[in-house]
Amino acid sequence: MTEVIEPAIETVTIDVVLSALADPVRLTLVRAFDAAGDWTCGSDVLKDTGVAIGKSTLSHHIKVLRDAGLIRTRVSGIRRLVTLRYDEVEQRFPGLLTMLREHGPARAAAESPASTP
Amino acid sequence: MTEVIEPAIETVTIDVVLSALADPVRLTLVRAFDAAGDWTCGSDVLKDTGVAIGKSTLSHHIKVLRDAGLIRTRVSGIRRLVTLRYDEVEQRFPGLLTMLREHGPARAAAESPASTP
DNA sequence: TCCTTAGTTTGATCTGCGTCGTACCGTTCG
DNA sequence: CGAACGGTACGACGCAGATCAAACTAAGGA
Repeated sequence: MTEVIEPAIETVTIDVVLSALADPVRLTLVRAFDAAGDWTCGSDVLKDTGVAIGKSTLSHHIKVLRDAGLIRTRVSGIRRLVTLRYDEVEQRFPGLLTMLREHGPARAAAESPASTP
Repeated sequence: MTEVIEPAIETVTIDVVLSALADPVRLTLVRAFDAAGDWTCGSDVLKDTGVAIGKSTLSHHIKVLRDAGLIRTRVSGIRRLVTLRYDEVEQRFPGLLTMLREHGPARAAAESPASTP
């Protein structure tokens, strides 16, 4: 058992997805899982982002994203691995995740940076 | 005078847009302005949607959408007309508004309805 | 078997924001 | 001019949700 439930992609509504993405921490999470590409441990993926939150808060956000149909969770021994449902989400909401990819973490400065220092 | 300020489309960030669209009333507003197509009076556009809010609340939502770069406001005599910045927004966030168009008002029921009673 | 580790659940707290009422501002018309 | 109308600005209120700490569950390893 211990299989983690998730909604079928056809039942996912745009309202729920937008609400899920409206939180800065969850937006960071989605980008991080996207960057990771493969199954990743949720508590590791925020390491480089500078976001520091309690583990129960992280668990809460993971659940919100999963219920919104954006990520998938798999049980692997003692830990849980997470991956972005990229293809499914893109199939249902074309351009959404691509958008997040291209418009990276909101930089306060300009739009056309010379490089990434 | 009385020209209404709005952000240049290049300065609009995805974070702000997502936050703006995360509210059900504002989502309804955007869909209604999209359906209207042309310059429309803000206080008229909700008439058919069943959404009933005070005029100060409407003014607040209009401002949030305008600050997010999604709509544009023009002064016309005694009233203010609003229009969706469709092309600009689609140019900057391809697929976003198309998404809202195709995934209409969240119906609680199934995905493939026989008709619209 | 017991301890450690990873994660969820629960309960409590607190801040953000959607809402409203009222006052205020600008435009039109009598 | 002054009244009526459309809309904004300003406080105030209340609720949803983000956060944390602590208790609980489950899997591995000594």
